[in-house]
Amino acid sequence: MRKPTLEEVAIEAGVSKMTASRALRGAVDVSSETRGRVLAAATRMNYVGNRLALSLSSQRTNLVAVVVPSMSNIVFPEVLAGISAGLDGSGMQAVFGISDYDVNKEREIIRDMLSWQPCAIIVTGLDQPEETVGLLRHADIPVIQLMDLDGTPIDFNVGLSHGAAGEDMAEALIAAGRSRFGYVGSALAKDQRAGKRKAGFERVLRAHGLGFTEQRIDDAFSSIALGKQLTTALLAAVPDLDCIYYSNDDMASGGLFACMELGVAVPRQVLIAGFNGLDLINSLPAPIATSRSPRRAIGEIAAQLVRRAVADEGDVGERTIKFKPTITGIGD
Amino acid sequence: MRKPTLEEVAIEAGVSKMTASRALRGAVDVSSETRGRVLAAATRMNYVGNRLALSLSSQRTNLVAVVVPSMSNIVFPEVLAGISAGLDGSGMQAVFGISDYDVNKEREIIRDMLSWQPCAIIVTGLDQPEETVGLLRHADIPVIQLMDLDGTPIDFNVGLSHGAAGEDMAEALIAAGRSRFGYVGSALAKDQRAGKRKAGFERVLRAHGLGFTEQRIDDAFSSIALGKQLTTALLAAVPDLDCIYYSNDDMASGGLFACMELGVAVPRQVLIAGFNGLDLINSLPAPIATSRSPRRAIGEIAAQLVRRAVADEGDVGERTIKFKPTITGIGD
DNA sequence: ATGAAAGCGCTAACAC
DNA sequence: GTGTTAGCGCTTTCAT
Repeated sequence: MRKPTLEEVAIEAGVSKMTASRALRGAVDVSSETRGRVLAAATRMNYVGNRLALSLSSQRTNLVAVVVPSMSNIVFPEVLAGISAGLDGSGMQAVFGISDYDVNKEREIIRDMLSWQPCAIIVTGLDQPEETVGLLRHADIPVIQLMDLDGTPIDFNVGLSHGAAGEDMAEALIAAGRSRFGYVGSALAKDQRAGKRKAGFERVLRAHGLGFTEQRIDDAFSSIALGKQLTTALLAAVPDLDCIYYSNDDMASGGLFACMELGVAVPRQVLIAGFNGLDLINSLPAPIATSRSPRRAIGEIAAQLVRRAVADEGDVGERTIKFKPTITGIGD
Repeated sequence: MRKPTLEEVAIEAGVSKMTASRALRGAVDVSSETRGRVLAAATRMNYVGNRLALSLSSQRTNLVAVVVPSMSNIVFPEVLAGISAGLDGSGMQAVFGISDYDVNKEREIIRDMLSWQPCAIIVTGLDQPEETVGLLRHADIPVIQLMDLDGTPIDFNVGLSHGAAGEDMAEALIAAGRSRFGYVGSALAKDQRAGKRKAGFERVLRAHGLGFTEQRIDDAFSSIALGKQLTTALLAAVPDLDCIYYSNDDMASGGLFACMELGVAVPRQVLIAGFNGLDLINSLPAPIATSRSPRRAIGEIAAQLVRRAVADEGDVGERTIKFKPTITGIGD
């Protein structure tokens, strides 16, 4: 038997389509006797409503489009989990797309998602090219830009300043007495936020008359293995560094393992600093410094903003939610 | 200005709705002059098609529903990335839901997703309760069950036998001369696959007249920190173990860090064995054994199955794709 | 408390 | 090559 429609359920229950619709949605003005008959018929027939028809007819959807650049490190999955949890109970449903850090792919994914008429869209970063911004603007729905604050938001913005995160880390490391800095990074051309952290870090170094003594940057995406490999190369070239800044904690963890293998004392001889505050680093055999970013909270707050904006009770509240990462792992 | 409809684009281009529709979809029998006018009008008006209407009218969607239990360790994000990549270029779009290892939540998510009329659905595991299986069956679309093979599939099945994975690991460890086994696990009540691995492992131990000397199991979800904590407790209770089996690599990595802190030599004194084959473990300061599971490939294969099943050229090919995990880290 | 009519924006099927 | 007609399955609005 084919999938039953509302009409067929209504006939089975001996009522009109409209009454069946009201009963299934739990409307108030349906006699409980009728409601019972409709619900029973629906259950018996394994009725599952058709949201395409529902949304087309009612001109509203419960879809929240979400576009993230990657699933290959734990950061974005945690953001997605936050969004998903924050949407729980709202009747809204997140739809995810992965752009692989590719602006063209991102634009096409956004275009595709917009055709589903989502009630809001969440994207990563605020450095989209003009054409993508145009798409987003014309969609005429709330746009939430996540993670980064360094730029001009379209609408709503939740995240932290990566430039400032880099600056703060540099200040803290200099204050801790470090002065011979190296840098290890990956995929900076694609990961704009990592680039902003590095730029912020370097601004502070310059202000103190310092700079990176040496750096190793690879085009591949960040990983523990890559961090280990580049660190080994870096220390072979410049053995007397006393601090290495990494594009993130994955790379930094690899750096720690490289140091252990080389017999370099961490943090006594070389201090290792990353970014993210992954759970991993709390269990590592030696302390590494990091800026703890509230990834899950960013997702949850984004979900709250969506709920508020979609409910639209006039006052939407703050349009920019700023987090300040806390630095840990430097002599604490 | 409101969002333009196909009809408005058609009027702007001076043609009928149908011609505009054909032009935008790149149909063959539209004069290139007409096509040009329609495309120009659509671009000028920032036209974005309405997929709700498209799918309702054409009775087909490009949606692939995917339900995973968690985003908190890297395993499922990698599967999702595989699915997303495998669907690339097919015009299909994955929609993800997270069940938090909760069967009731999983059922409601599936019900919700089915109302969007997806063309296929991918779920994790094959131990869904009867009611959920009923939902899936009645949906009358290809159902792909991922990760696990130990059970009766509804339709398509991609994964590996976790029972066999546990057995194989036990055989390998016994062959390597280990005999005093401990077990460290987490959330076994929820993570059924981890439970199946443990059961398989124990079957082999018993067959050799052995058993777990001691175990530590916590209700919390797996993490490196939890693995470290439970291992410390386990070794305090039974210091003379020569091998510890973990519910997965996260827990096992924590176990390694615990051993390093306690001055226990790995693998000489205690061999540590996990499951998954995470990239992480290749960079660790000591070797740990693991069963490498092809997470991304499982996602990609699932996407292939979906494409084939939806295209439906009569022969759909194999309905069960079995992977055999390879064991690494035992004296290699 | 229930029903009838109209229509959401698009495509399928059939004209011309 | 292009247009017309008739829905897809539901909700909205208005009537009773």
